[in-house]
Amino acid sequence: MAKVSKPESCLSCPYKWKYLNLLEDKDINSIQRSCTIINFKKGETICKQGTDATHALYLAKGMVKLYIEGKKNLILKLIKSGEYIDLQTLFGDKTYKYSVAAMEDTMVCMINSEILQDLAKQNSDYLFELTKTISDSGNYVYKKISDISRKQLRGRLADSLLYLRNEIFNSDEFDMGMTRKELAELSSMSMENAVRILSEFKKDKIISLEGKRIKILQIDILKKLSDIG
Amino acid sequence: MAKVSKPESCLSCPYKWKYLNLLEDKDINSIQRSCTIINFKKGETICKQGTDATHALYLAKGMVKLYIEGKKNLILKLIKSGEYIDLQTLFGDKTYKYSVAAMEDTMVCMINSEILQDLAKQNSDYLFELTKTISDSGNYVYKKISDISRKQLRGRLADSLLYLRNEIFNSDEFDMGMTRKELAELSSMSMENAVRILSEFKKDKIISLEGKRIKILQIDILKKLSDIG
DNA sequence: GAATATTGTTGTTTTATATCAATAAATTTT
DNA sequence: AAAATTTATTGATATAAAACAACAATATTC
Repeated sequence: MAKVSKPESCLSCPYKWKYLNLLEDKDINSIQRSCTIINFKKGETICKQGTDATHALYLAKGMVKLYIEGKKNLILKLIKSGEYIDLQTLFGDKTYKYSVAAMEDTMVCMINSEILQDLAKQNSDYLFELTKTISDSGNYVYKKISDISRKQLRGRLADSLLYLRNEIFNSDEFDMGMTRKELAELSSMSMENAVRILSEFKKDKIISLEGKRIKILQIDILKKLSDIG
Repeated sequence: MAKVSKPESCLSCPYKWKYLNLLEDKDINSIQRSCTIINFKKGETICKQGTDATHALYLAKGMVKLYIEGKKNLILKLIKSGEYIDLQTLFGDKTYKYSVAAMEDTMVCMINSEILQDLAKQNSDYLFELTKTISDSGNYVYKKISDISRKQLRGRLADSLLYLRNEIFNSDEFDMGMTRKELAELSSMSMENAVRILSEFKKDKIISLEGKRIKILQIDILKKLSDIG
């Protein structure tokens, strides 16, 4: 199970949020006292759809997937270290609309929601940055819903590959770090079709593919596929 | 075209936002000075996907649809009077991810974005409520993306009817105030299928239907259809 | 109020995509 | 390292939903 500990110093933490310094030192210390560090192993659930949020979850190290559960899962996005995992559940209606699970070994800081919100209310520069974060996250979902509801298989898989390249790995070549099933869940399609289209892209020399290792050979074609949908 | 005027008194406005009073009177006056009232006729575009947001749009009177444009439109939600139309574009990356158009004659208050944000920064109770609004709007989209990507036609149309009943008209009987095409766009399906399923629901006595007038006869069945997807 | 345009309706056909099935490959567990 | 489980692959089949078509009913414009 997940291993629990307390932070030594949030002020000098190498993983701290880029806007944490908008708070005064005493407030950062107050966050530190409230903070619990939890280490999750790959595959472990960090938060569960339907439960209530009591803590802000800050992803210090690792990578997680945020997904909606149902008969089939829908992965909405991956989250990399240095970002808050949720926020909008804290400020909104408190019940998680999704689950979050670790894609690799992951270190999460849990900060009591009330303490964070009190501090935010007292420091509007900090709150302002939190609000910007929440807003951008909402804007991302608008794009996602538009892509998913309108594009067909090839366009959606191209979207996923471009997403991995541009937002997650920042490189033409990467280990996608997820199973075909998860890639399918990210692209809202069946696993069989994800496999099929992946092979098709490989055959057409748009990507090279070996196991989970992907190299994007013709990004312009992927972009075109994404555009025509 | 849309008719433009200035507000007489935001402080005593019967349509004002329920949290406006969190601001001090001088700040409300400052909003008033920056505010322009615009009256849109049914069908007119209030904001256009792809353009940049320069003003907060507050919907004082009327009803609008917020939709993503593409080969086919996707209506994400309807917005009733007493709510901000966007916000998250203002606090996020500024470019509208969607368009908004009037479903009926509508009165919108445009407030300069910088003025609103400056006031918000100086009054964190107000900013806090704005943040809550943005968060809930994001949470709504999570539900929408989940419904749209997983349910099939009947479930999605049931969702739309329940949405109109529960969130918009608060009554079992209502004039849906939109064309079949728009109902289809709200449900992410073709117009033909929206018509077909509507007739099916009518035949099965789940709803009564005459033109745009709908009466929900068996809400439990709609809920069930929504649940099983 | 006639003419035109838009919206609604129903049946048929086509297409995209999921599901099923059978087998192969890769992991994980023993 | 063998056994068991999960993941990946490919082909065949079934199904949901879109597109097409032809016509009816409303709106809108002249």
